[in-house]
Amino acid sequence: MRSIPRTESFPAHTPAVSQVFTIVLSHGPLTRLEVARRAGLSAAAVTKAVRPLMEAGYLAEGADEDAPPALGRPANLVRVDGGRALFIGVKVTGDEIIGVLTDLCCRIRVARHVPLTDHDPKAVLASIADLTQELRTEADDFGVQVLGLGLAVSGDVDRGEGVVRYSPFLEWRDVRLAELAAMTTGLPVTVDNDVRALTVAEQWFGTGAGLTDFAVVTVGAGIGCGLVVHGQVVAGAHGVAGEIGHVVVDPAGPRCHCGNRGCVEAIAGDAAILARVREVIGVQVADTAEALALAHRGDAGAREVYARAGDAIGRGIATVANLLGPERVIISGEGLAAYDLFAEQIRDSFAEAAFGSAARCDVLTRPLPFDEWARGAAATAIQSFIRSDT
Amino acid sequence: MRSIPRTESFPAHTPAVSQVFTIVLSHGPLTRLEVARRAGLSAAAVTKAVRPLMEAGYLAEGADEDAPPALGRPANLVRVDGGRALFIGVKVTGDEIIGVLTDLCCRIRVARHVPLTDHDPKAVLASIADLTQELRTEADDFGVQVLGLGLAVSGDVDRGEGVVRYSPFLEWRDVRLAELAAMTTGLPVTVDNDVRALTVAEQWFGTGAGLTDFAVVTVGAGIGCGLVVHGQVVAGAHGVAGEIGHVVVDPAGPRCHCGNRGCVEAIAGDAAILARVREVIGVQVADTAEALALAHRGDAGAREVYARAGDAIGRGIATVANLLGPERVIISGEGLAAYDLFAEQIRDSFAEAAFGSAARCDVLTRPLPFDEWARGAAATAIQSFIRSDT
DNA sequence: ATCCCTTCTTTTCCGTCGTCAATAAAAGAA
DNA sequence: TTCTTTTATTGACGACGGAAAAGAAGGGAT
Repeated sequence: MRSIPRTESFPAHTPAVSQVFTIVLSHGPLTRLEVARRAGLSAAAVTKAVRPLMEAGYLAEGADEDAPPALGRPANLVRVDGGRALFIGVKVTGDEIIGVLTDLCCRIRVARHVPLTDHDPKAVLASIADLTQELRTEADDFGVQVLGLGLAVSGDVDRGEGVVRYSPFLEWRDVRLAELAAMTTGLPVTVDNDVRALTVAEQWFGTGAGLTDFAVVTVGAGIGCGLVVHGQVVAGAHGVAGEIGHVVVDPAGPRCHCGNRGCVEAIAGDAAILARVREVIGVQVADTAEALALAHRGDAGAREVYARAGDAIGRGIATVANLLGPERVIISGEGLAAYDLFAEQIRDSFAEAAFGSAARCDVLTRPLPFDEWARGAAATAIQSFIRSDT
Repeated sequence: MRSIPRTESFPAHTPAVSQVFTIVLSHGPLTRLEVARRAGLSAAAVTKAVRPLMEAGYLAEGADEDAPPALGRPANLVRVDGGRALFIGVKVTGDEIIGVLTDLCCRIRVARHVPLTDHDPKAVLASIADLTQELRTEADDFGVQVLGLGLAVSGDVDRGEGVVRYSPFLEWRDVRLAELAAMTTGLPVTVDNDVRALTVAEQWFGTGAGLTDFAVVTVGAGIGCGLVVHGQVVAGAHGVAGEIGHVVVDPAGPRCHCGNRGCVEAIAGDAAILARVREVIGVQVADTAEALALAHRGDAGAREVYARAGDAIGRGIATVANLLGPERVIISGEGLAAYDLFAEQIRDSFAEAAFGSAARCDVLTRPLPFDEWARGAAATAIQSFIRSDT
């Protein structure tokens, strides 16, 4: 990721500084002593680590808020000054580009999306550049600089090299996206797989904060999965990991575009559900929304299809739990609109197929706003920024 | 693991020392410069790290052997002096206890096994103590001290606490095995799950050396799986991980003792294969060996059963590969006696069910001598010893 | 033979990081 | 006011690892 651009860089002089900042970032305002405890450092080290970060404006002394009057010297909370820096996250899908402007705490300030018609890398790059420029103009209104750009693309992405190895939706192969985007925008660019980006957001700013082992499962057009093991996002030796969508749960099931039968995605993906509803009810069902409406109206056939999808997802999650024993599984994705239809079946099938203590893993759902994917991209940019000096 | 015993401890004063020793341990004799390169340290740091280890006798200057006469000062190879210390590894199964005496390089010096009749913790402990004592006597013949005892037990084991949470074969629940064994033997004791122990052996002394992401799959009475992700063995948040045996590959398959249908183990476990062969051929098939012989003799029915087992294993491995994208999968276990019957089917099914680049993962087999399980236990003891001072 | 060249190893010096222990600060309680 | 309690800071100190230069141990060239 030899980023040519010369922007401000993070004063992460030492490992302790990075560690302290990361802890404050993901665990809200904390006293220095508490930070020391969590980081396994001495209080002195925290004081020393905090100073340069406060001088640079990244950390601030927090308001005591509703401090229950305790004995002894009152604690001075340390928190991240979110407004200190802005980042842009962009998610590229087959038919649109979603961009968000976030602050250092990954809170969304502005969100935009533009349709995408041409999949040629040059055209996509131009769209990204336009959207980025637009968001940077917005940033100027806050009077704060944008310090990084994150791009999330589905498919096989090498984050370290900033290369999209293969993206089926865009029909890209070996596109050096980070380099190209850095050239046109002049920003440091991070490129990552979309599900992994979402997982990073969850790990640093969401429900996965503080956990060393968890999984994020996304339900929508495809079924994806991001994994965090030993506190790090799993990328796979060949750049592919978390392909829960192509775990086979029923060898007698419907054929999947990957060539196999009964993949989770071939049963619970949007297209699969729609196809199956049509098969059961008739071709007059126009789209996913209509299928959903049918099921909500109580149509037995449609409900059955959704239940089967829930079963497949539940089994898929159980497989992840059996293999990795995560602390938590976070289910998310656009498909959650139909969550009330899946929910029970997911839980039942998970409980049934999970082995022993693996079933103790806690499964929760998080609705996914449409711009959350882009926020994930921003999270990777923030991550890269913080680590840039390491 | 508050180990009461007072034995010699490893001089791992600094992280660099540990790292250097680990590298030399698993990558054979190396020049100091090569070690520096692999560890990301300076040559000076390696020299400094090596000195105390050589003074303590753990490292030695290696013979140049077949040094191809190169330019410049000839290299001084550094290697681990295996004979410097001995370790004992014990694997406890339902019906016997296998013990090995290994050196610091985890090479087996002596192997013993004794039958086990009584599953009561006290009785098992007594057997372990006897076997340990016997092996320590052997160790005296070498004039070297035994510095640690590793115990491998199947089931849910908490290595950190040294507790066997639940072992189905032994019918144990929450047995504080490390503590008990330390008391009776006076040695530092490490207790771990058997498959994880085998994985540690593979990671440090076997085909997994140097890899940061790989899986070990054991085929036998049960189907197990040890995972290494980000260079660490996966233990799971609740102590359970790698349960590939209970991944469902065919919901219409035979019922498994875990309550589900079509688990890998319910199709490819020894008992499952035997049951199925009987079903196909007749009850006169006495045991696994006979089933195997039948298949080897070319009986179509038996061969079919083995092929189906291979298919289940291949699909299971593909699931692991899809989720984690390991660099390599090592197939091992007693069941490998039948490997020629599985092999093709495993590979075919794996290739078919693996998604995208996940299929690039290299699948290899390693025959598993009967005392390899105990060697795994010894490996965990060595690991604990080396980290004891960290 | 002698000198040079190459490569591996060691030494010496030095900067940095984080801990320790002592001290300061900021309250409430006596 | 003074004491107690808890949090934060300071400064001395020690340890670790890097940089650079010197040393060591050959082979090859003249």
